[in-house]
Amino acid sequence: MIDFKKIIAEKIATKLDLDLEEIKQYIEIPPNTDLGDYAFPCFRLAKTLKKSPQMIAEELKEEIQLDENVIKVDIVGGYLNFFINKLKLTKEVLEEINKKEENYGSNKSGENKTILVEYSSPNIAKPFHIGHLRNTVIGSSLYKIYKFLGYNVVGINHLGDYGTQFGKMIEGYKRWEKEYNIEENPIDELTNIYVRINNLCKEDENVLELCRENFKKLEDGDEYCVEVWNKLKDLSLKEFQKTYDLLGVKFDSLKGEAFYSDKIDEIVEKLDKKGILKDSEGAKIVDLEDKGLGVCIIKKSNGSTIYATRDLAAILYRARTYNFDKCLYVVAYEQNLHFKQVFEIAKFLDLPQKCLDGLEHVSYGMVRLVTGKMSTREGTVIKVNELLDEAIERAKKIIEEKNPEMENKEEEAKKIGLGAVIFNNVSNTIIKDQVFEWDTVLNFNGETGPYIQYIFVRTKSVLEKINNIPDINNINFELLQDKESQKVIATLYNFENVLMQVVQKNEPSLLARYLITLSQNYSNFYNENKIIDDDDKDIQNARVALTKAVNIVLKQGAKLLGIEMPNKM
RNA sequence: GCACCAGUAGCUUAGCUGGAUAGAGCACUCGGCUACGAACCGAGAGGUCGGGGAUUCGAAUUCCUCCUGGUGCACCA
Repeated sequence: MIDFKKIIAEKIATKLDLDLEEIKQYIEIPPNTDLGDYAFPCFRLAKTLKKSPQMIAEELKEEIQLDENVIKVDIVGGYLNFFINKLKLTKEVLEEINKKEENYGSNKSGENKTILVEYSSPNIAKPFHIGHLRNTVIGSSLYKIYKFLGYNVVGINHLGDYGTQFGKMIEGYKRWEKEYNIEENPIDELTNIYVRINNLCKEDENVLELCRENFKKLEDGDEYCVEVWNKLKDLSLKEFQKTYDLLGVKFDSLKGEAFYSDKIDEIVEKLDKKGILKDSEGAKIVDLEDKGLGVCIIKKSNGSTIYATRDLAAILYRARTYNFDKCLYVVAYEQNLHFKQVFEIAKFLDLPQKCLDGLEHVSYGMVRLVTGKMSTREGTVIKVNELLDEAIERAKKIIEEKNPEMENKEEEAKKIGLGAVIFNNVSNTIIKDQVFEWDTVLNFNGETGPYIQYIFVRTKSVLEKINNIPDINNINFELLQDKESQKVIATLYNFENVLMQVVQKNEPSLLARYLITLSQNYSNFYNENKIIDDDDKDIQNARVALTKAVNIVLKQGAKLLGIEMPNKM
């Protein structure tokens, strides 16, 4: 599609001794459209050119030729303001959306690039709580957006299916299996066992040692331990899958930590050969003190592996298997140091440089309760299925109030309830902590998922009232030059740009914000303009075309966040 | 103690790699369903952008320092 920013940058570039890209970066969008559509601030040139910003602006203005794209140039206090041809913009945007439909905004920028996205990664035999939900929603939307931009994406659920905690689970299972109804209610009952064995470990150091031994035995292939572990894993995965199905979340790989347990010898050898492995208190470590990263344990004193080692093995395996350009780890910021250490040590694994450069920790803020941090052991977690059920229930209740005659109430309530929860998880900058409050998550008014859905349903409703959508070639774009229409057009035009920023920053909240803005803009348009108009078919056609475009972009944008649009609400 | 992250309206927040009058939503007050859906829209009130320095034409944004909160710092993941 036409790139007005570039066109303007080119016009300026010919007059200045500056790089085109540099100028493009300087160009900004004025705070309100009365001032112009794009602006070039001349202040920063004042020093080098030894002229006042006003003078520079005036001289530039003299030189700039107006054409079919740029129709007016204005000077306001050191800014050179450009007015673009809105008619052309309107035509370009609406024709493009009409042509590409749900692929509008997609591009080939990721072509021939492979990107791995590791996300969700819950711990087996523990409840899937709202912290994992945030992770899952963020990761899943990044997954979808990268794909939309042409990347070859591999979604990895790096299951927490290994480690001393399983030594503990096995110990608890061995002792009290018969006291719990595991088959019927696996996660809850296993959690009870986990809490109980943890308490016992606290009281009795010997039990803790037994648990560590169990894990060592599990790694060494002990029959009983492996059998119990497999059972825990199967039961948990079945439970998790229900949640993933409900959320529409998919993975290409379910290789958890355990998968890498037999691949750590090579890591240890490599590190040893590079001479960076040290013995310390019986354990094998890499000392990263000189980089300010402390020390990283590679092998515990009892010979069993640890988190970091398995992550290193995973990097090596993934580099070989996928030769990735990027590997994103969607993991909470608690593990910032861990990833810094692992990425540092990965430099000694003889990986291709591009893989090394592509390692990136997408760090997000923690979900906490008003009372503080959640804890499985203390039973203070909020489980995802409880939250989702409650959200759907709440949506159903509202439907009963507002629209009792509606069809497929169950289905629509599900989309709305889930839409609210999902949106809530991606609407803010991901690094910020989130305090969980039921009333906030289950709020359906204002800047929420249901708001976007509501505006979408409105567009849908308009389009259904019109029997046939007008041919784009018969639209008179002159009829969409009012302020409200133009705001919608400008926002639609920005869609692809927003998606590019999302992947550049790994920040899906930008898309969430965008959809709110688009909805608000359309809402203003809707309130100011009569769309269906039997007396003026030209106006109707133009406004319907705009409505159709908003309908497409809202639906696709929401889909990229993992939110489905209801038909009615 | 050291390191990293965050601090914007009563609450939740946006602010695009320094730019024009700091934008929203919730809650509050007032107004709007005989145009296409009121889960909506409009208006009002609410800000010394944590404090203090510095850099410069210009700082919520960059740097320094202090304060507050969070997180991490060896056999958990």
